[in-house]
Amino acid sequence: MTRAAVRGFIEAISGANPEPESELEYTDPYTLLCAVVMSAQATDVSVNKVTRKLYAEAATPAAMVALGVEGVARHIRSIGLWQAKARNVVELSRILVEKHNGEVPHDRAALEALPGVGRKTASVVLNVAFGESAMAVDTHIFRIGNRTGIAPGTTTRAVEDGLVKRIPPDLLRHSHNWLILHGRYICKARKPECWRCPAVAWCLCKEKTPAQE
DNA sequence: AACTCGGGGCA
DNA sequence: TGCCCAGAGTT
Repeated sequence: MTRAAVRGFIEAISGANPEPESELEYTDPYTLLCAVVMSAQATDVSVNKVTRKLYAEAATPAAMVALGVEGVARHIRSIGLWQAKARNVVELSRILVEKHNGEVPHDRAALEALPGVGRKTASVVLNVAFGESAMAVDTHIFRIGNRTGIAPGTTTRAVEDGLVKRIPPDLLRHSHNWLILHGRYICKARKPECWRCPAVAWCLCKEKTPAQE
């Protein structure tokens, strides 16, 4: 897909979300980092509820360490993998306090060294919180990249590189949220709703689903 | 590449 | 009920 077409696609899906709720409503780097760490293999809405409760209780790494694993676990039991996530959130907070002056490092290697933080989570923080040229590729974005033709690839890294290269720099920062929501509500893994997709004119997918029932 | 963790959402 | 999910870490 050409860069002009990619711009058309991204602009079409921007602000067209039926459900604005997202973990990315958090722009504070620390809260965003914790939210994404907790979001692994969980649904967004359930993680948002948990993040709000946790943020009200501990909005800084130092406060999170003081809250402790038990304290964090008490707030996040409604999501899967809560035991490991509670440990990770507290441990990464402790590292932020001890090694990074209580702040989220503006650095990929340092981020990925934190427990519970892999390439995807680090990319979200670098792109969304710090505005760097990066794209986080999760299952939704991987699917959209391939299905639409924006960034085809068999590996997440290939899709990631394609997206960073083709999405206009001025749209890159918000594209993560737009693509996730687009994948969640319209360009779904099963039964995508192409008939109400605002970007269907730019999509290269050959199998456009017609309106049902 | 193939596991494991894990409760909630949804068909 | 069964299957999937805004992944990361280990083997």
